[in-house]
Amino acid sequence: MASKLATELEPAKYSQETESLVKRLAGPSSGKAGLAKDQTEINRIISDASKGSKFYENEKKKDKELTVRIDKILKQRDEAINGADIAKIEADIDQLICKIESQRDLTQIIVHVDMDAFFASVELLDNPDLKGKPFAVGKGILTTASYDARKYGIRSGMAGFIAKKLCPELIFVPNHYARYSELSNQVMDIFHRYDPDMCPAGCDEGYLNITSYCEEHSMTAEECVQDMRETVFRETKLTMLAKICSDKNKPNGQFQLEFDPESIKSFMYDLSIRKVPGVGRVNERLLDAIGIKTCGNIFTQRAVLSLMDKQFGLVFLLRTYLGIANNTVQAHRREERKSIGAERTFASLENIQKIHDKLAEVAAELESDMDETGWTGRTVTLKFKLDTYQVCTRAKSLDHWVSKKEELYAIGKELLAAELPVKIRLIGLRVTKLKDLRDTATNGIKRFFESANKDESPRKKARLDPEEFEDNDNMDEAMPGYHENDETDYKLEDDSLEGDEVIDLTNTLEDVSGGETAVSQTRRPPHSTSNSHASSKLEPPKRPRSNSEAKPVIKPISKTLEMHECPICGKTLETDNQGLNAHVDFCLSRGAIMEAQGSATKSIKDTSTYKGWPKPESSTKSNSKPSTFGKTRRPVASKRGK
DNA sequence: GCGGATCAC
DNA sequence: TATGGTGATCCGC
Repeated sequence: MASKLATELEPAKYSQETESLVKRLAGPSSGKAGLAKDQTEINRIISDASKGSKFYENEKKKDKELTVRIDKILKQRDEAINGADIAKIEADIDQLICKIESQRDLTQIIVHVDMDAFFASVELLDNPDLKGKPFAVGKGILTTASYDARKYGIRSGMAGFIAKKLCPELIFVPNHYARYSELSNQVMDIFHRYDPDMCPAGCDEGYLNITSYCEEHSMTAEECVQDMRETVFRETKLTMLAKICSDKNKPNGQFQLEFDPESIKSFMYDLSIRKVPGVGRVNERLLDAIGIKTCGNIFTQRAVLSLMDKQFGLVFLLRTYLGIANNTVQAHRREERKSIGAERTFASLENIQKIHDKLAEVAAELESDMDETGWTGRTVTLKFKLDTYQVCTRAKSLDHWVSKKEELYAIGKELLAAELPVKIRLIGLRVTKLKDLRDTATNGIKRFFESANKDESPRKKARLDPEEFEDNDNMDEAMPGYHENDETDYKLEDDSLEGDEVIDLTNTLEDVSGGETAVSQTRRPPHSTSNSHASSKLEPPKRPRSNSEAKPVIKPISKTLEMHECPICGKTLETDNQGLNAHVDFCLSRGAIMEAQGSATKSIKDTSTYKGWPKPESSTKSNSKPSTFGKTRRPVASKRGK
């Protein structure tokens, strides 16, 4: 279990590349599994291409810091274990597990749906010639890669020049955000039919509680999701993948997709801890250090986790082990927003005047966004990234509300002045301690306007704004970052289901949080600072919203079975990836022919003036919700001993 | 309240 | 030949 012991003494080897560094360089999506064979070569190419760069050096530095941090945690562990009554501890935890288990609620059917390689699919839709070819969307940093490109190890978030090395024939396709927004709106619109209070997660995925829909339409969860997928394909010609890992207990058992505690636990047992929302690259390594690679290992190592509850968050992990998550789904509410900001990366600058110019641009952009979305705030945070990739933030709280670019710029300049001289490659501004200028309850004037407008939705209002109309064809929500489907690679590798999907083990404990409290909250475990050592605590992701309960949205990894479900016809095939691809192509072409005329809008790509990433507002869609902006699954907390 | 970190998308 | 942008949360000060 001990991965590399921290002490990197090895003066001999100058820059020894640790396994973790190579993995880190491979990118955040570097899940696990897989293609050990090729992946090694791929990682080598990526590493070689990066070597020597400032980016590389920074990654190396972070990797070393993490190694040191892990070493401290291991020492803490050893001290804690020494003399501890492990048997007693485990017995206590087993009781805790029973308590948590007793709160499992299988009454809600919650699904996570996700468009398949969204950006790439849209490009393919608009340019069929790309079919079968390795292509990537985006320049500089790739927003997504086609399935054919993924075979070369190319992933979203990867630098274009690295991708080119992995696949010289790679075709680069520019982003067409307006198109993605358009289709995203269509898809979200469809999702809302199944759950009006669905929670969008980025532009191409969402969480839906389809319990009511199934009841009202006398449908099973499978039928409902199948119907949803067909509707999405019929109306957008895009494929959507969804899988239901949960189902409601039916009166008359005839469950194919078992939905009982045992089946769920069985599913979770071999699931990589990395698949758990909130467990990123860092926490994956920390957990690995104490012998936890899979959710099943959580149980195995429960005593250690208990002794180090502060660092890892025992309850959160036990819930994960049991496959118990939050069972509520709710759209984000406007008032939940905590911040709004803008930032830009550029070729490193040292010249203060030029830096100020960049700052002014960011300030103007932020003012524009704040104005369009109706926010103002009291704290301004300047962010800048040094030439070395080290990120720094400097904040200032004020006694009044700020939102004008002149002031944002002035504050940013002041904060930056204290840091000079600097050579930076990014600068940004963020405003927090927000006040909602559209809050009808606290703003009489606004209320008047809104009622006069007869439209409660801020979004529609925005739509009336000419300026907004222009650069906004976006979607409801903030466009997600890249990383459309980081896990798809693995899935493909595993021969598992393609796409992503799904999910959810819905269960939940209505409230471990509020209720019985026997379970020490997952949410915010008491933290005593005991050791000042590095620690990290895992906390429950807040994903689907609402509660703070953990919510394991797990994307199923294939069971190594060679069974594939066609995303189009839903048929299960026993074949390999190529066979599946061929079948999918067939289904797509047939569907395309059939649906062709209907809404053929092949639409011309809107090369127009799309400005950067989509902004949060907008609409065009009738029923969109108030905007949810980026969501977060956050569980981990970290603390690091410096 | 501030700054660093981690994570998701 | 040059590694993104937006938002959230947590921890230790």
